[in-house]
Amino acid sequence: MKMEREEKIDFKKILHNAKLKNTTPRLAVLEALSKVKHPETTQEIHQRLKNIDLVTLYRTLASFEESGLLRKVDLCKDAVYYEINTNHHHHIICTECNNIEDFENREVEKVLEKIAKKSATFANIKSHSLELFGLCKTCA
Amino acid sequence: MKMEREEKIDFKKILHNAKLKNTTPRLAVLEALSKVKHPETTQEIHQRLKNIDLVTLYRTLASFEESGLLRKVDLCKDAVYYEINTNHHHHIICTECNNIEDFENREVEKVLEKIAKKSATFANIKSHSLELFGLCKTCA
DNA sequence: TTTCTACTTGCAAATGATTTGCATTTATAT
DNA sequence: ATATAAATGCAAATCATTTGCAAGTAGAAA
Repeated sequence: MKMEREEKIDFKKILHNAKLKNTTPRLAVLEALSKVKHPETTQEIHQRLKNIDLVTLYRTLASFEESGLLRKVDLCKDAVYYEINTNHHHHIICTECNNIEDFENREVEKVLEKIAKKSATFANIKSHSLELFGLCKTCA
Repeated sequence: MKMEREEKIDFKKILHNAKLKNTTPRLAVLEALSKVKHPETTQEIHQRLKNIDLVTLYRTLASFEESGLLRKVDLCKDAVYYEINTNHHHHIICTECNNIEDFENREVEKVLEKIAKKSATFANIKSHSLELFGLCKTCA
């Protein structure tokens, strides 16, 4: 039996810790993205939170990214995706329906570290992006 | 002693094989991107090939991508990068100076294949994007 | 609790990249 | 040589994102 404890997240404290003022739009965005977990575009978020001014949303997402609450995800879609910046993971994306599956894999990370060390021209590798593309079982 | 045979590439034939008409702008773009090898943005290419109308360049790059001559590269830069679509490889990008190093790695590819097989919701994985970000030795 | 200040919001307008429409030109198959 | 479908190049439209600024608000300090 899995414990459901979603409602316990103290979003106000999260904002406070990030040194961000606790405002209505910020709370709404943070809460919304905490629920969906999957990466979403600015436009998608705006659809769901229509009462937030689009300009404010852009600024909110930018400040959230800067303070590490969100991370940008690059899904080769000519659109910027954001997702809650929790545990490090990657995605498999259906190119037909945009269905997204997350994955974590210790082995990949190890190999990437090795590659980083081998590089002739790079001193330190700080991050990486890794996304797989294909057709989900429904679309295939 | 390494054989230099760059000038032997028959760009006209490449265009012909791709069922694309052999025009001045197309030849120029194909030749330019074959020389640089590194991913470049539309704007960068336009800088170097100023006589080509920007609209034509957009259309050229789009048709080249569609026919597989170029591939899009996602470098988390709010700009679309294109590179010649030859051997499969990935990049290490300096977040300071945009210096780019290519790498190929059999081991990563194997691990990614394994991950693809394990997926519960995906039937076939067709491609992936993998880019490393860090500081090159000059910038570090 | 009130006040002060810096930060945030929301609108209008600017910007910048990319796309579309269309008349003209051009490559290639016949 | 010619016909035709495709490509070009300009102007203008579109779309996402950013900027400027006046008004509102959160949170710290009094």
